[in-house]
Amino acid sequence: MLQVKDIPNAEILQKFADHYPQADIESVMAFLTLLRVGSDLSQALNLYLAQFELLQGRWWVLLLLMREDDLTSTPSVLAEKAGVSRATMTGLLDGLLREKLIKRFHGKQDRRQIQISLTALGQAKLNQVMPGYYLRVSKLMQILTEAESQQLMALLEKIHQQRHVFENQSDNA
Amino acid sequence: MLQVKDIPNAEILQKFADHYPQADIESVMAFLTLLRVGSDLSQALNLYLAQFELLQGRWWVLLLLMREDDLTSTPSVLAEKAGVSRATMTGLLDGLLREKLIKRFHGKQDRRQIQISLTALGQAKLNQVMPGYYLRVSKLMQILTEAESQQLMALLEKIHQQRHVFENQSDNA
DNA sequence: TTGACATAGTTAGCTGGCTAATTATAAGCT
DNA sequence: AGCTTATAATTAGCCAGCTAACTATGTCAA
Repeated sequence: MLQVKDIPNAEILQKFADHYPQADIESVMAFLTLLRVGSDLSQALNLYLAQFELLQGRWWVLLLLMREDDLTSTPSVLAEKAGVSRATMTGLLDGLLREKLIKRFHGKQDRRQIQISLTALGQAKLNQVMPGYYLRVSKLMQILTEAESQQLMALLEKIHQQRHVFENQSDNA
Repeated sequence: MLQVKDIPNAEILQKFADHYPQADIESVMAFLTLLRVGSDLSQALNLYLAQFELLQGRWWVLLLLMREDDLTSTPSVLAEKAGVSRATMTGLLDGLLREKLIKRFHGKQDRRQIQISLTALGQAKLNQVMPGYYLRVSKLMQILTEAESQQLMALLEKIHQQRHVFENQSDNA
């Protein structure tokens, strides 16, 4: 994803506003800030996980499995919960299987389905990663008071509910 | 990037808190919400750009070029401003060159450097894309009052300044 | 001046996203 | 039973990120 290291300053935005008078500089700044903070945090998380030879995609799959009472799920359910295509999930599971963090086997009922289970090694990997993860997230968010944290979430949710405005149609405004 | 479609609910977080007592559920929820909103907006932007056969990486390069008075820069400067490696920039420029949205030529001075310029076609592409982009960003942020918008940015900046906590060391806390 | 180091860009090979097509199996109709 | 349609997973091939290694060129100091 775009890293947006170099958010335009007011001068540059003004130049663009000359070309594109519909630009609302305040909105653009806030939007780009949100994208940048999100991508920077995501990258920071990736760097942390990389110490354990994990990346976000694979780590998230292990977490999804750990949520299950029997530590088991199927590729298509995992794909949906992780928000990736089934093809992508196939690739993630291949990698996890190579490292023996999961195992796959056929279920009894539907012979199209494959069952995916967290192995003891996979659980051990999570036990290595998670305490440091929680510690870092706590430290990160400690900069906000509880009230600020809840307000942030409320503001983010509001924007999130508006994301459909990017979904084409209605250029007529 | 991870899509985080399925943020854990309180029940699941409690289960994890049993395993990992250092977990601060409030912090984790806020952190994951931030990541999710960022990635969803990024994806929404990508979908909008895809209508014009652009993606964020290439679109951002065109914008960086348009900022320059002579519409010209070099691959390494563009890479730094876009926050990607020079290798990645080479690939992005290859794609833009294929579509004739930019042109490349050698400068006089340093024969290692290559100059990259926005072409008329590239400018025309931006003129297609930008009005709708600004319109959508405005609509997105209209959900917030001006005060809320500024508060959001302030909260995001605070968190952003704390992102170093993911940079390893200091597990001792 | 020439040897060492630095810098600009590319290439190769990896990861992890995607869509579209393919294979196998299941389910439902007639 | 046999068709059609739907679903589960994989494969192939694309894009865009990365690091490491390489080529070419520039810089600087002995």
